[in-house]
Formats: sequence, C-alpha cells, structure tokens
Amino acid sequence: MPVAGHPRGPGAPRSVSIRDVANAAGVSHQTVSRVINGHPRVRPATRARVEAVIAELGFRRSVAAHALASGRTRSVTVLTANTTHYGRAALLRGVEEAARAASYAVGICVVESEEPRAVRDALDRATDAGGGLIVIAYDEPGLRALEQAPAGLPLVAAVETPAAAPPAASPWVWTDDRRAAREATEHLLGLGHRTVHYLAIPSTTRSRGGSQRAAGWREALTRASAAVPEPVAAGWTPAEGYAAGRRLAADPGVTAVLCGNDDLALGLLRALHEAGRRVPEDVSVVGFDDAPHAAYLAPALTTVRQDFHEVGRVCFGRLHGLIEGGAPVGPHALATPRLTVRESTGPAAPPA
Amino acid sequence: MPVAGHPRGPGAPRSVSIRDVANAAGVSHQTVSRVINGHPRVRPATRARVEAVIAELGFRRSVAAHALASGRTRSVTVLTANTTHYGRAALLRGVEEAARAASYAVGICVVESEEPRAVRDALDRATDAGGGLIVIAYDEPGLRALEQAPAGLPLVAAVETPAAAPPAASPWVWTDDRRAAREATEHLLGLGHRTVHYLAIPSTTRSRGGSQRAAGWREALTRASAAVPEPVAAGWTPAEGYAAGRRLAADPGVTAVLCGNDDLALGLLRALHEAGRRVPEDVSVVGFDDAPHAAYLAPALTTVRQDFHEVGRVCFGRLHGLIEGGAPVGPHALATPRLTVRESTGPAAPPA
DNA sequence: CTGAAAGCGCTTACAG
DNA sequence: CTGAAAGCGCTTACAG
Repeated sequence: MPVAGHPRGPGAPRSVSIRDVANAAGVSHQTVSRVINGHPRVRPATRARVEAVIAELGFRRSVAAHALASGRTRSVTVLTANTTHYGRAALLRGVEEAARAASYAVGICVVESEEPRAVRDALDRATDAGGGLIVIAYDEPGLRALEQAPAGLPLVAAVETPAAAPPAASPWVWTDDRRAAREATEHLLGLGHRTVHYLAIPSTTRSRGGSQRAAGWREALTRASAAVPEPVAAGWTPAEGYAAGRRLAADPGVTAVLCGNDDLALGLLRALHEAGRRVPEDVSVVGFDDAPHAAYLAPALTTVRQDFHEVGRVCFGRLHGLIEGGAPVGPHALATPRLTVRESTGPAAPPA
Repeated sequence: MPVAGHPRGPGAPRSVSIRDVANAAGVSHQTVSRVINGHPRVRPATRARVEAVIAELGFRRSVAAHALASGRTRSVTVLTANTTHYGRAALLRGVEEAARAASYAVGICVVESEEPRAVRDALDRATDAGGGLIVIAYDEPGLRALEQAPAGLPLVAAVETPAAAPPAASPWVWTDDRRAAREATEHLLGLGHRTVHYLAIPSTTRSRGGSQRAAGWREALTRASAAVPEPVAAGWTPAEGYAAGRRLAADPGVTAVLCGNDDLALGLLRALHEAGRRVPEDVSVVGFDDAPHAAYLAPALTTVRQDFHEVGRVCFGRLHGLIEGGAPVGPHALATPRLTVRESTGPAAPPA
C-alpha cells in the first residue's frame, strides 16, 4: 500500500523496513537496529529470531535513512581527471575491489579541467556523496582538487613522489617513481648511450620543472655528467606519443628515450618505425607503468612496473581505517617500481 | 554545536540546512524547498532572497535527506564485470559525462563472476544505491545480472547484437557488431583468403555457439561457401591473445584472422612476429573496437570502429528519460560500426 | 538485554 | 504564493 504523500516509482512496492521486521519478530524496531548493527547486547535467541525474519522478508537497510540518521555512509568516491588511462583505471579497480570486500559503495567523480569552477564543482559533487574521498592527484586537475578539498573530509590521495619530505599529516600514497625514472635512465646510460631524451607526460605546477619522473631522469643525467636535453612534452595517449615522437625520430642525435608512460612509448615506437629507425639497434626506448600491452609489442617494451592496483587497495585501506577507526593517515610510500628489461633497449651503436 | 545524539566526524561542523536558510531569509523551510526544487509558484522577490542566502551560506541539500523524503536519488550505478578493458572503460566514460551534465552521481558496482551468489550480491549492492541501473551485459556475469534484475528497477543495458528481434519492452542498447564482423570477414575474403580464422572473446551462454561477433564471422564464411574453422577461444587481454594466438601462428594454413577485440589482435601480432610470419604478407589480421593503440601498432591494425563512448551516453540518456519522464525504453541500435582498413590486412599470398 | 522518545534534513499533500 | 503538520526509515542516548 503506497504511503500517502510518498509515491514510489511505478510498480516499485514499498520495501520492507526495520518496523516490518520488528513486527514479524515480535520485538521493537530498535532491537532490529541492534541486530543489523552487530550490537553485542542482544540475547542470542532474540538475535537468531530477528535474523531469521530478516532473511525471510529479504530486508535490506535503507541506505538513505542510515546515512541521514547516523551521519555516516559506507561509501568512497574516487575523484580523478580521467578513468580510462591505464594507471588510473588500474588504481580505480584496486579501490573497487578493496571497497567491495569492506562492503563499501564506490562512486566516481571526474574533474574535467583545472579551471577553478570545474574543481569546485567536482569537490562539491564528491562531498555531496557523503563518504570518504580518494583523489588521484597525478595531474593538475586532481592536484588542485586535493589542495582545495575542505578540511575535515575523510580523504586519501594518490600522488607523485613528493619533491620533499611531506608533512606528517599528509594522507598521501605513492610509489617512488622518481627513483624508478632515475634507474631507468641509468640503465640506458649503462648501455653506452651518451644521453637520454625524455618524452613527457604532463607535469603539475607544484613540481616546477616537470613531473617527478622528469626529475629522476634529470638526476641520473646530471650525476653522470651527461647532457640534459629539453624534455619533449607529449601527453598521455599513443596519439600524443606519436605526434611528439616524430620530432625525436627525426633527430639522428637521439639514441635513447625514456617515456613518461607506455602509451607514449607505443606512439614513439610507431614514429620510429615510420622514420625507418630500428629499435633497439638504432634507438632504445623505455616505457613507464608496464601496461598490459607492453610485453606484447614487437619489440617488447622495456618498462618500469608500477603497481597501481596496489596503490588503489592501499588508498582504500587507509581511508577505511580513518573512517572507521579514526586512525590518522600519514604519508605512505609503496615499494619502489622495478625496471623490467625486455627487447626495446640495447647497447648504443658504436660511433659511425 | 554538535547535536545531541548525532556526533559528526571529528572537526566536521554541522552543515547548513534548509532551516538555517529559512531563518536567514525570513521564510519557512518549506519555501526554501520550493526554491531549490524550482517550483514555479514562488514570488520572484522571495526566490531571489532565498537564492542569495543559499549562495551566501553555501547551502547544499543533503543527498541522504532528499533521497529518504522523496524516494528518488539523482544517481545511476554501472554494473559491470570489468572496468578496465577498453570497451567497458569507454562506455563508463560516456555514462559519466552524460550523468555529470545532468547532475547525476555515478556509482560502479562490479560483478566478479557468474556465480549466483556473486550476481545476487552485485544486484543487491546496485539496488541499495537507490538510483537507476546501467548494466553492461557483454559477458556472462553481466548478462546474468541483467536477467535477474528485479522488476520495477529503472534499468538500461548495453548488450551484444540481439540474436533475434528483441521484445518491444527490452531496454537494450547496442551497435550491430554481428554485421560488423560479417563485413570484416568479407573484407578478408575479398582479399583472396580462402577462409578466415576467428580468435574469440568469451561468449555468453545466451548466444549458443559463440558471441554475435562469431555469428557474423560464421555468416560471412557460410555465404561465401568458405570452410568454417573452429574458433580459437582466447579471452579479453593481450596476454590471452598471445597465448591462444600461438596455435594460430604455428599453423601454416592460416592466412587471415579476425580477432574479437584489439587487445587480442595485439597478442596475436606478437605471436605471429615470434613465429616469423609477416603481417600482412603472410597473415592478415583484423581487430575489433579501434582501441586507442590500434592505429599506432606496426603494422597499424585494420579494425572495426565501435563507439562505446556513445553507447554509454545513450544508455544514460535513455535511463534519464525513464527516471524523470517515465518514458518507456525499448531496444535501440546505434549506427553500425565501420571497418577501418589500415596496414594489417593485405592480399592473400599466391599459392606457393 | 530491550523499549519509548526524539531527531537526522528533507518532501509532500493540505490549508489558507 | 506561503506555512504548519506529518512522515520517509533509520540511529542515538536514556530508561528500565
């Protein structure tokens, strides 16, 4: 029977409430509440009876009522500039798996640009959702959202390697991609390349002079007293890697290139192929991330394996601890990504 | 001041409510409700005053209270077996963009397997969210969720090409991938290949004998009186395409292969490379979807362009119409995917 | 261990 | 055009 003044959707019967369960079990709705919340002080027999009725009637607690009455919602929302690029998609998957295991709902909220209005809107939407927030701050839009998130909101962020030791209260999670970039560059230098060029993902303004991957690359070059070429700005996608990579491919001086991610590397490989330059005989290429396609390209891509899936899990785990236990969340570095050498890197050609 | 019995999170001040706005504006909270809901019968001066206070106080309606009182929630949840594979990720992106434009929140709910328990759990979680539901039924888990979704739930599904004309009330959206597969196969046959092998994505039980892509492939072969080889079961990923593709690569009889998606094609290309078979000189390969990397492989992949982004938008649009307008949603086919010929297909080698 | 009361922040008819 | 009342389905102290 539809409740007066509260029309439901067509055909949607009013679902069973805590009161229906209470009546059927012969207890107060209050006791039902205790049972579904795992409150310890309920007589076992009572609990059993209530649970039986819950199962029989197919009762499900109203998320809205629970949220309104308790001020809590078992949910997290992932705020990100993009959901499809490999790293972000894998991170999202990690969050979802961990959230599912903890019976948390997951929402996504994309921040389209770094415009103040877009950032504010995204933050408003994310806050409206009412749960915890995981922000992917790998790019400018995400970083701005992180910086402008209201205090008091339960929040954890996936970030680049911090440029300096972060404040103890920074709820940040990262893998040491700066160090990984340095090692990748050293690998190339060790192969006899005079220098290494860098095909860049977009950098955030916080890190003046490029992303932390760029910083690690520069560091290795400087330490080895190698020339530091101007980074070539690309983007995130194969198309952008190709477009920017053509310049590199046309320059006979480049013999080794570190790419900001594997999709960029894919585009560069194509540009090199079109230019008639062989990999790794003429040019060595290193990617970043170890996306699913990296191992199956021809030549198979030497790249740095990053466990975004784990980053996602950890972000959720820490947020969960913050929400349920009030455990303060500080900065947290995961294991350093590891260089996986495959076919796209080789010794520098002897000087002609 | 914390309300007795309703502790908020640490440091989270009680946010401004409709009553605070009402007091500040000198009206009843009821009138504020009318203003935020765009009710027409409000005096312009009153409306202006209320809106000014709303802006000044930074009022945001409580999602939970709104949902509880109205029985509606401006949200959709995407139910899918996977969020990272290209087609699904692009579809999700389309949904998110359309939802954002309509001020709807979007949740994701993954159904891990086709086990009855997993399907039921996913459906429960999706239903708890309270809004509309978009199910991606490209695989068995998704399909079962679709079949078992409770009646009365606002729902739209992205499906494979239906095997037969669907019932008028089926809220399905698809692109004609069966026909696209047929055309791709005909393209290969037209190049002089005796037959075309099929490297298969997983099929759903509903479509006995393989997915609709397989059906289209078989159709073309049959019409041309070509032999119909056994499809080679692979999966969705490059790794699976590679593993299954090795068998194809080792068989000198295969000169043309249609792949269920571009990732499979990528793996196959690698297997062919390792086996020393040239593409397209020795073997022609066609992918499916036109994922971002397809055009940048070497050889660039001939593939069938599918607009999953648009599928996502359309799914949301129809669901939105259903929720807000009660517009009934029937089956809906989008434009047929188009074959994009690039470098991975060529004339059959003349018989040795 | 269990129940009666009050309240979360909104919306919905119903009056006026 | 606007307000007073009731209710959405829960949870939270407070009694007992």
